[in-house]
Amino acid sequence: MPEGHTIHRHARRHQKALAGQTVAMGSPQGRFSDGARRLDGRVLETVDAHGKHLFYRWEGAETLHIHLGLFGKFRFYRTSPPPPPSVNTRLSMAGEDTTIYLAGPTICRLIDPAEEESIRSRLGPDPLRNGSAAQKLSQFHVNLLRRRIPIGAALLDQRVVAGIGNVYRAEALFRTGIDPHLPARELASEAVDRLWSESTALLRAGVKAGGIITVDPADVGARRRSEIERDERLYVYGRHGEPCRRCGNTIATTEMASRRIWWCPACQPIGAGA
DNA sequence: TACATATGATCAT
DNA sequence: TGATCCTATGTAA
Repeated sequence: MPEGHTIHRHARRHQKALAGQTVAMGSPQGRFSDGARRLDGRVLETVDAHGKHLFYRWEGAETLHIHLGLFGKFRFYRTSPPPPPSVNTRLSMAGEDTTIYLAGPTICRLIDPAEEESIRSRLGPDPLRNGSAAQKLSQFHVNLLRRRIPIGAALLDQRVVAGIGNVYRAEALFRTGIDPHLPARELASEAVDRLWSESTALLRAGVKAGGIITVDPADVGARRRSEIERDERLYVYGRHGEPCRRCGNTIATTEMASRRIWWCPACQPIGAGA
């Protein structure tokens, strides 16, 4: 389920499995036939993720741009793939020993290097991308200072920071003790620093684990990560009315940026983070 | 069988 | 702000 950690995972895996190879491309569903025909039999050079966007670069300076949206899914087969369901398989990619199917993406299209650059330029710093950590952090500061919207809304704006979604925004704010309603520009510099480093750590952990786990084991009575139960992985997301895992207070919820957000009114009191 | 919902984003108004 | 697109899943009926 796709926030930045999932996308970066796909990028790594696809790069490893297909880059440098001639790839057979198809569109069983028919909705990407033209693009698939164009790339069929070409060599895939690199797979790169930026926020929730994937860029597959092919010989001949063309890029396959994929965005999973809320519903998109990859299926990955090392050997003998089943026949692709033609109702929903937008794209099939087959290399030497790997076949990948894509269903339900928001975006699956061919773009040129200029378009790729223009998409990237609209994305904020991605904690999961290589590059100067200091530079990305200072960009995050600048982006927040420009917005009067609540920090809870700003974190979902991919121009502010790329890769965070509805789960991570709630969890990162909880872990930093910041009130989601606080206007972005009013965050103390030190709170912005903490928010960035928490987000980065959580996203990285998500890539590593292949899923979102934000609780410290001790807060759910576990000794190590592997002991954490499925329904105990998060502090606040989706926990309306349940007790806070840190203080026992009741988790609250509201709508913010057209999505539901949850927080602990005691751990993240009004104005906290200013 | 139907409906609500979901870890996303864009476009029109 | 609301409508729309995309698909799978769990729950209600």
